[in-house]
Amino acid sequence: MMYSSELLKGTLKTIVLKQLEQNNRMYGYEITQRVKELSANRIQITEGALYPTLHALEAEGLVVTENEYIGKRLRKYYRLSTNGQQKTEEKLNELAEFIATLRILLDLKTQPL
Amino acid sequence: MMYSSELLKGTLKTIVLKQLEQNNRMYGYEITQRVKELSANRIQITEGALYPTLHALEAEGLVVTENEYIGKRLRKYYRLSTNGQQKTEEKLNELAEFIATLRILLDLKTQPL
DNA sequence: CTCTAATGCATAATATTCTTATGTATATTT
DNA sequence: AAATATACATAAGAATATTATGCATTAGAG
Repeated sequence: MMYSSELLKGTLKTIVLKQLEQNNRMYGYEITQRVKELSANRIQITEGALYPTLHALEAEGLVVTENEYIGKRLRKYYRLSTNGQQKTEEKLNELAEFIATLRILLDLKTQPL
Repeated sequence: MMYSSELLKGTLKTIVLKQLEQNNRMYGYEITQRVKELSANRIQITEGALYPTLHALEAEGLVVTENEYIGKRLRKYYRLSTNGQQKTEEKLNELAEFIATLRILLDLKTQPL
């Protein structure tokens, strides 16, 4: 499949990047809760999917981290790097195009906002 | 992730089912060409993805096959079974809902038809 | 007329990415 | 006091795609 190949397999990375774009900095658990809420409980990001994804984003240089202790409990905050901001736009555009293509292929009706 | 889990990973099965719904019967190579055409060359289904998918659909009882020779060359036609027709509707609805959720999560603009 | 590209099927090795399970620990609510 | 929620992390396994390979026929270009 085209579309840079990872599109079909995972929208997770794009979802995470978008959340970071909208919220400046977030920690992992917060992302899972936010996405769950915004999706009306329809998307529950599992920890086994989220943390490896965040680590990958960090390894790619798309996010930077800051550790903070809340009491004795660690929180690891993630924030978009400059590269990450650019990449986020690219991935959003790519996904939007893919969805538009899917709509044609699957003959889906346009959703009213 | 929710949404019956395979949604995020693969829209391929749904795309194939939809094509079969619209065209009564099709053979593998035909599906790849149709999808390529409908997607303006943006989705090129690879053979390594398509054939295992078709075989899986057959094993699940969602499609039935007919072999035909065109000259000396075999064509294997696929057609939706009754179960397949029902499943196609289910998967289309599921994907449409998922896309709607994605639009909210990613703050995508509605596309004009 | 010959060679290349297109048609048509198929499978195996590999990569990616998800789920599920497991582990550890602190904080809050019942 | 016990259960639930918060918060991180990794490993085993499943699912599904890419890439590579294989075989054979047909159409088209040079």
